[in-house]
Amino acid sequence: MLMDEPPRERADAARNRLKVLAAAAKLFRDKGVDGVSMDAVAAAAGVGKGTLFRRFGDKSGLAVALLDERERELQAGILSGPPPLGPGAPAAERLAAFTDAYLDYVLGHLDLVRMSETASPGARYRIGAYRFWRRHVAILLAELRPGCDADPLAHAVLASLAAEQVTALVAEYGEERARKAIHALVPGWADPAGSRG
Amino acid sequence: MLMDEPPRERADAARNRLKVLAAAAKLFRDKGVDGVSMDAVAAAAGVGKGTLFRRFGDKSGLAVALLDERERELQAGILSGPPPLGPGAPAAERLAAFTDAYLDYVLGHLDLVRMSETASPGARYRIGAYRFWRRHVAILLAELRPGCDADPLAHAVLASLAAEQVTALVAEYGEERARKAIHALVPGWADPAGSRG
DNA sequence: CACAGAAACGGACTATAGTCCAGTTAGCTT
DNA sequence: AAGCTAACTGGACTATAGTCCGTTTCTGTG
Repeated sequence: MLMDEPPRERADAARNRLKVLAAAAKLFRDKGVDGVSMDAVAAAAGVGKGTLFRRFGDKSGLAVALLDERERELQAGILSGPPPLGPGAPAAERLAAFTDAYLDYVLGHLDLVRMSETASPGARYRIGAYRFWRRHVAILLAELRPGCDADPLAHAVLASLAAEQVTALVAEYGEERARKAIHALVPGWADPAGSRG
Repeated sequence: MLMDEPPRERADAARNRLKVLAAAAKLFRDKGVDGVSMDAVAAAAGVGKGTLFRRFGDKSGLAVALLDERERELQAGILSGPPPLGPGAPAAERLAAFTDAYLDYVLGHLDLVRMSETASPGARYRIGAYRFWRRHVAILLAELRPGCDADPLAHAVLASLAAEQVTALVAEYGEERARKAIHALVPGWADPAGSRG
């Protein structure tokens, strides 16, 4: 018997959800994430503002919904993909691979990720996916540096991967140097002498 | 001969600047930074909104003006105070001391610093003082890890000290563990085996 | 002191995120 | 199939950041 089964989404709600996501994706593509207001999204989707906000909570929720698929891909790669991103490789290599893959993800959707992280104060840390990244990094750190306080440390490590941070870094130094710097910091910190264990 | 001498501030402008700063400081103290609108500041100071924005640019500019004195103290300590914060100590110790002192500064004015950094996108990196902290850290990193790309690296290192980041860390783990985690990351990265030459 | 030009003033105005609630509709129940 | 209820809808409403520009005030000059 299925208890607590979440009530199925109503047909009109599903229809509107898809209309909103399609309209938002198109508008963001055409005018850039920063040039599109929530009113514009609602109008283009042909729904009211109330519907838009009821469904996605706020601007950051809309961004998260649009990023959902890409996030899942990355999560799947971490949980069950081939090493070194997936299980099987030494922790140091997995951390480096995660940093790489996460940077690919952020740089591939910079404006959208930034919106998802900055639309409201502290939004970044409340996104479900953030918990996932943090947990993954914490597990790797605990393995690399036994005895360290891995959870808050993972938080601090992830700071350099925040979209706002990456945006500034890339704008000033270009993608190449930005990637290298973050790489030197994150996996370099956890395993300063290279894989030796 | 003095060229380009900036025109002296007009008397009415100076008067209003002081009125605004006093009113803003009092309001922020009484109601918290997040509970005060720019309209409220203007009304309490007895000036128009136009005056407020002309003078301070935006909310983050107002925060910066209020933090100015504390920032200068920290900068003075770095440039000419006693070691290890000031010149004279080894780079590793100076970096640790800077991290400590900067955390004192941020934690002492958390809401105000956060507002100065997040009022507009990328505000943090445009603040004059940020350039100073980054340059200081870059110089120390270059000394500790010769050959590294110190400027972007300093950027990435400072990410863990962003007010938004510190706020989340402290809220979840408390000040003690948050401080230790950041300490483990920043100076620990630059000098993983302790000061050894 | 009177004047003129520059600088500052201030409040009405715009744009936008997010809330609210009266009306509508889907989908279960009988 | 009819009715009931909970969920959904949408647009008017609020709050707030930031802009604009006609008016006022300052300050240097004759």
